[in-house]
Amino acid sequence: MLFTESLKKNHQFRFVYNRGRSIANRYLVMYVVKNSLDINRIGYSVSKKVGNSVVRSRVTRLLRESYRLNEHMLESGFDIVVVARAAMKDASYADAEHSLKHLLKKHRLLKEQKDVYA
RNA sequence: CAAGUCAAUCGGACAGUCGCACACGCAAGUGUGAGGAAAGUCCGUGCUCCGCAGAGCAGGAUGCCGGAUAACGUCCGGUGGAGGCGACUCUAAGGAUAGUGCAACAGAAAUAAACCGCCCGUUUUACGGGUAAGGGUGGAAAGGCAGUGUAAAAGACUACCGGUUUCCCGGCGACGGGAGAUGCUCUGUAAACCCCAUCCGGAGCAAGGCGGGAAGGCAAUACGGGGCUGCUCGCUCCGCCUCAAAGCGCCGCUUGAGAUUGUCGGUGACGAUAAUACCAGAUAGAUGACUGUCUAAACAGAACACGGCUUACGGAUUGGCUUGCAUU
RNA sequence: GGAGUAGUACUCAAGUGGCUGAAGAGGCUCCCCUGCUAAGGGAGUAGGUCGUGAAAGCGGCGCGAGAGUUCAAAUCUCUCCUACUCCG
Repeated sequence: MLFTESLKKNHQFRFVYNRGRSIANRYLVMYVVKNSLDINRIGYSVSKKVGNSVVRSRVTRLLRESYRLNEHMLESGFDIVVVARAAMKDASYADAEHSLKHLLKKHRLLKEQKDVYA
């Protein structure tokens, strides 16, 4: 991770839920709020509705991998919470990455969006 | 070859690129990295705290015999019973003359017998007596069946089967076998209370321990509040509130009733011994993504550890045995 | 991770071995009240599913699921499933 830490505590998550803007698509819900740091902090939330522990663990890894491979084109200084919806349990990596990038773009977190889509 | 039965093993593989956690290392890097059920939390242990793990009552668990084990409700080997042609499988399987309770409906009657029937008698459309062979009810109706016998019947008598019991033999034992005796009036239920035998103190790693700041307010040595504890006894702990949030860091945490390979003992569960290596340890929680090839792939993810049980699971392989058919 | 509680008609629920397919309430239908409705009062029926039948009715299965004990199970025992609560 270049400039990203993870959200750890319950009060941090609740701060993002209360203050952040949310945008959703079929697979994910993304909450974003500005922090006063020069790094990003991201947390993943996968509830029991998505599936058993194997499925939840796989969903978390897919999201983490998608973020890792796309981190170089992101702005910094935000707290992000990504909530997986029930449809994620059948998703592939391509679905996860496409869905995550879609929401990042709608939140205008992509850096210099013109050279991203080359 | 077909059908069946029992047991064991595997639990995607290989290559490349990019990543994650831990250990070692100045660094580059190297090494290791989820399961047969990691699951359910149903049992049993270790470990930690409750003073020592205490006394009594209550409560709970187990329940054919012998063994294995740290222990078990588990496992192994047997016994009895049930099922199957068989290999084999299943079995909460102590006590119902220690006591108490319950047994609806039906039925004449449910632990106690005469409703119908049969036979005899009389004062003959009825009454009295005898009778459990027959009918019917019921889950269960007075050992079964055949004969003798009788007014009609009845273990009243006899043979066979079943039961109970005494002795002998075999076995550590459950129990088995044999010989004899006894005509046998004894319902079911203990996963109803209970009796007998054996065992169980409670809580759980969010156990528990260590470290760390300054300030303010209130109370005062006995009341009170807790803990072991469901009750009694007994023992034992404690100033409270605010900043302060079930907050932070570290330990517990992984070398173990362990693993692999071999030898020996044992029918077996298992035990003994030698050698070898160290083989997950996170703390919002690490094993993933992409590409290619291959018959395409299930159930499912460690959180203190271990022994079992139960439940879920696509498919593949191996071996033993049984029955049937064919061939030699 | 650990400890516990519950599951019965559409909903809330009583029933803890036998005449209980299951009390009761909401709900549903009809009547009264009102100009009409709501509220209120009174009466009543069926209760799920399968089979049969024109219907009434009759029979089987059904108290989260599956086994077991018992003559008999919503009730007792065991194993699973689902939902919920608690932990310093």
